[in-house]
Formats: sequence, structure tokens, C-alpha cells
Amino acid sequence: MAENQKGGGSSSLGDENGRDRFPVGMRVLAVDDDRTCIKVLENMLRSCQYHVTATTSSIKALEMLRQNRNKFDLVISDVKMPDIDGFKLLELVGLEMDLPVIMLSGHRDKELVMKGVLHGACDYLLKPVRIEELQNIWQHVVRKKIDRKDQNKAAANVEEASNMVGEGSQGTASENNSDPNVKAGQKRKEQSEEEEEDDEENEGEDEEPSTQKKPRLVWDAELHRKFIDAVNQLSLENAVPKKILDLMNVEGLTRENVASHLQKFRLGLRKATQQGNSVAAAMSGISDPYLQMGSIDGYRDFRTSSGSRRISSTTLPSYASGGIYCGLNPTTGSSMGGISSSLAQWQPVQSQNMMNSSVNNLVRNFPLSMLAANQSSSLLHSTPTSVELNQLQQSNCTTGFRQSIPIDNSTGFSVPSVFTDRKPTIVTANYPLSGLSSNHLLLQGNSPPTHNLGAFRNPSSLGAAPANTETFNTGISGSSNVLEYTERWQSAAQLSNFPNNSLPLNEALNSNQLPPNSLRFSSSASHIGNSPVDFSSTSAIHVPLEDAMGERQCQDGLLGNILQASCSTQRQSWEDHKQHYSENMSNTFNPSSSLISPNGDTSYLGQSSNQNNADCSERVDASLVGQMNEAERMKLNEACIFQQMNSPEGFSQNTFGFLDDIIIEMNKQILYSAGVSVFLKFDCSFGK
DNA sequence: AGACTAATAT
DNA sequence: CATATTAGTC
Repeated sequence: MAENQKGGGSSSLGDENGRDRFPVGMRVLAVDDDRTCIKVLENMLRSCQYHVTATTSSIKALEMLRQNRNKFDLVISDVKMPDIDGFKLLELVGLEMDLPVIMLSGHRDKELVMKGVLHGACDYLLKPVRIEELQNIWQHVVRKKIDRKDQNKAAANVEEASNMVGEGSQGTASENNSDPNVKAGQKRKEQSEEEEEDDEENEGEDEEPSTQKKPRLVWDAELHRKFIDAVNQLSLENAVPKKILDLMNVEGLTRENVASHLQKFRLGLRKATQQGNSVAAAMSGISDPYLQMGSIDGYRDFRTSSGSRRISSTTLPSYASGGIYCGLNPTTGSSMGGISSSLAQWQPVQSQNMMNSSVNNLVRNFPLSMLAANQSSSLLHSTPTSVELNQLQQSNCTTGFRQSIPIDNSTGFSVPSVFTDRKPTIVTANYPLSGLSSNHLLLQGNSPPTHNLGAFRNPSSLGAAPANTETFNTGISGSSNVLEYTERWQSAAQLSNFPNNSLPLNEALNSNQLPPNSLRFSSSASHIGNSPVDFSSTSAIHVPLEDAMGERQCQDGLLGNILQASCSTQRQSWEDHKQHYSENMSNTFNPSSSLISPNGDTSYLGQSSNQNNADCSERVDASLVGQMNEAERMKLNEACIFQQMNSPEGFSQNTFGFLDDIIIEMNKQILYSAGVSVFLKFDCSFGK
């Protein structure tokens, strides 16, 4: 059997046993309308040990070729034939299956030869053909393979080509045989079946299952956290893939994985550094890398439609798996970015509803406040109202706090008379907070009463706090996370510019004038791109709560831009809080549980913030750190890293407080009662 | 030879 | 985009 063939020994065609028989059995389709000629040709080809299929009809030949695309390796055809002549056949074959075609002709007419060549013939033989010539025609098959390979990949590997050829699959245009499975060849042969496998296909499967390539790694929150921890430990300069990998100690993770992530990380860091430090800038760019990073990070969970899968954090890295970790539509992701970016939109009123110039003025006067954007189209809901909240943050603040603010005696809202006579569309309120710049909020609502809105900000890194708030903190809107994330990756630089005095605030108000139902809060936090997220639905937001990076298995339902996340685990607590808040609201909203210091000041963490130096993590009060959850810690770490990058010698002067977002949760009653509770918390990182 | 990382591919 | 893979260097 094959043995004989060894003529070639292990030559180019095959080193492998299975393959070295290569030209033997090569499938040749011979076409010549002259019965005598075809017979002779057929015999010669057979003597060359090819597998020959002969026909005197070019039409029939074409049919066979079309029906059995992968059944032939080469076509040898006479030029002059009725119906479809050799050139036509050549052309069709070249077009449809890309098989090597050899022309045969009794005429040595140069023109004909040229024509054949131009049509793509790989060879042009003159009759009578000598067997010696036929013994070498297999080279065209090999060549074809190589060429094909070349086109795809620069490196055409002769061996591979030969291997492929050997297989017999010769497919034509489509085949992919070339793949990886060189060995497969033998197997293939065995499968006698020749059914026409369509050309392509078999590629991947035949291999051993083990060969399958690994699923792509997904850097979820947990993994990223480890990464950050490692980087932090090593210090930016020393953080190289291998070391990080070691420190991360994650089974299955490769250096390459880390290298890739590191590359991205550095890129983000770089961008962060380059971008202006202005907060606005920081938050505005949708394209802002940070934000992107954010999405990369665990925050991505918000976009997950179903719970996120995670693999044991300690061991296996997470891999994307269909179904489990399904990313929502890309848009969503960007939108998230938009959320933070919305902070940048503080200035002008965008909503058409704000028609009133006075409103605009109002707005202008309160730079830090929030604007209501009514056109927010929440794609998701039918209820139109929306409130835009903007928040800000500030510098000196070192601590995080949350505060409830009573508004207006009866309603809790400060409603400019200007609006009272108008439709209940916009409500504004502003409160001077001690020492802080005034903030105001515009609410607008048109729709029927609704349900709940909740406002709460996400946990700040340092602000963290009070145990009782914990639950609260964990429940955050996706947007919050984004911010947080953003902050993590780039915070320092961008926020450093904040004026010391400016204190960002977020406020959520509600007025009885408004049809309670439809309050739509479009806060920076709730905004997605230009579409605000409507939190007014009955279900109320909910957030997953996982710490930011958490691993919880939440089910997030994301409708278009709206994010409704529900986390079974924490839902309960959230509900509790909700209730709790509601109750408080009717009262005066005492920050009962909060992080806020009784007097409302933010000095809480002041001390730590003032310590500059040393390791970041150490700058923070130990106690506080202890209370921090992972996400917060991570944030801190990243901030530290960032710090390293920006100021080798220490933190930049001001702290950059960060006010993440606010989420407002209101109940109908609350709406009616006119109470508004605002939770403010500043994310203060440290700074010197 | 092994590791880094920028560049490029998927 | 987020990751993986490649390729040039050190």
C-alpha cells in the first residue's frame, strides 16, 4: 500500500505516514470530448495512481464539479470541446471552485496557450501527453494550496500545504481543510464516506476536544480587583505581567492574559493622565477611557442581563460563556459611560421644557446644581418625567457622608413661584449647605403619579461607612458604579482640580405639584448617554448590590437604557431601606442611620485625608478601611496607583472628593408628602 | 530562552 | 471594545 509510494520518501509532501502517499489517489477529473483521447488520458492518469473520473462531456464535468465540490483535486481538460469548451470550463472552475485546471490541446498555438494561461490554467499540455508529464501534475495541487494559504496568511507553510493536499480534501475554494489538523488527514481518509461534505466544515471538529481553544477570559470585578491589588503591591513601575500573575495567584490565568490586561490598564492610566484634570472633562467624555475601563471592570455587571457568572474568584478566571455572561447591547455600555459624563452637562439647560428663561437663569446660578432635563427620553418608559440631578463633588471633603435634606415646609420643595402657575413640570430647589455652594435641583414631571424613586449615591470609597449604611451603599445604580470605576482608574488626576470650596451635592426633591408619578430622575447618575434612565418605575431600581465588583449573582434586567437590576440577595435589604427611608421622609429626614456626621459636616474622614504620604492605604483611617468593602478598597487601591503615577512624591494637594451618584428612591406617598430625601455622600479619596 | 510590550488580529 | 496573538526587543 502506501508503502510503495515512498518514492518521495519523506519529501516535501509528506513526512507523515498518512500523507506520504500523496499523489496517490489524487482525484482527477479528466474531460475530453474525443473518446479515444479521454480513454488514453484516463489510463495514463490511472497508471500514475490517481483516482480518475473521466467524461467526454464538459457539461457533465461541470455538473460533477458543482455537485461534488470537494471531490476533485484537479481538472484536466481538453480545450476544444462542444458546448462548453475548455476555456469556459476553466473559467467556471476557477470562479466557482478554485481547482487547479490543466489544459490539453493538440495545438501549440501560442495564442491558445496564452489564453489558457490568462484564464487561469495552471498548465497547458500538448497532445499527445506523455505520462511523465502527468506524473507531475500533482504539483499544481500543492501549489494551489500554498497560494491559497499565502493569501490568508503570509506564511505559507509548505508542509502544511502538502498535508492538506494529502488529505484529499482538496477542497476548493472553500475548503478549509487547511487547518490545524494536519493529522486529521488520515482520519479523513478512513471515513469512507464520501458524502459530500460541503466543503468547508470539517475543520474544527475533528480535532481532539482537548485542542479546543480556551474560552476568552473575562476580567470581571474580582479578577480585576486582584489585578489591581497586585499592581498596587508591586508599584506601578514594577508591575509586569509575570509578577502580577504570581501575585494574583489565579489558576488558569496566563501571563499573556495579564499582559494584555496590563496593557489596557496602562493605556487607561495614560489617558487619564493626559486628560485634563477638570472634573468636567473627566466625566464628560463618553469616550473617556476611564469610563470604558469602568465597563471593563466589574461594573459591567450592570449590563448583564442575567446574573454574572463568575468563577471562583480564587481560582479560575472567568470566561465568557454564552448565556451566562452576556453583555447587553453595546450601547448600553457606552451609555453607562454617558452617565458620568452627564456630570459635565451641568451648565445649560437642555430641556425644552425649561422654556422659561428664568429657569435658565436659575440654573445658571447654580453651577453645581442639577438641571432637569426633561427631554430625557427614557426610551424605556412611557412615563416621561424626569429629573435630572447633577452632582458634584469637592475637594476638602475627605469624608463621605450622606444626608437627608428636608425641603420646604410643607412640600419639602422649594418651588419657585415662577413655576407654580405652570404646569407641574419643573421644580427647583436649592439649598445652601453650610459652607457649601448651593445646590439645586430641578424636577420636572408630567406624568401620572408614580411610584418610587430612590436616591442614593453609591458608596464612596472612604466615605464608606457606617455599618448601617452598608446595605444601602451596596445598592447602587449602575451608573454609580461607573463613576466609581472611573474614579478608580483615573480619579486622581481628573479630580484634582476641584476647588476646595466647591462642594458638590446632589439633591432629589419632589413636589406635590408634580404629578407624582412621573418623576423621572435624570441625574448624572441615571443618565445614560443622553438618555436618562428612568427610575420611576414601580419596581424601583434596584441595584445589585454587590459591591461594586461584586460577585453577586444578580439578575439585572436591562431594558434598553434602563437599568433595573434586581438582586435577590440584597433585594431584601434594599426593600427594607426603602421603607425605612420612606418613613423618615415623612418626618424630617434625619439622617438617622447615616454616615453623615450629625452636624452634617464632612470632616468625618478629614483626618485621614490630611495625611498625605505613605502608602495610600495607610492614609486612610484604619478603621475606615476596615469598614470598606472590597469595591471600596479596590477603589482606594486604584486611586493610589493613580497617585503614584501622577505624583510620585505624594498626592496632589487637594483631595478629590468625589460625589458619585445619587439614587433616589421614592414612594408614591413620598412624592405626595413632598418629602425628599437626599443622600449625599462624598467620595473622598484622599489627598493631601 | 524567556519576558516585555507595542502592534495587530479576532 | 475587550481580549488574544504576534512580533520585535531586551
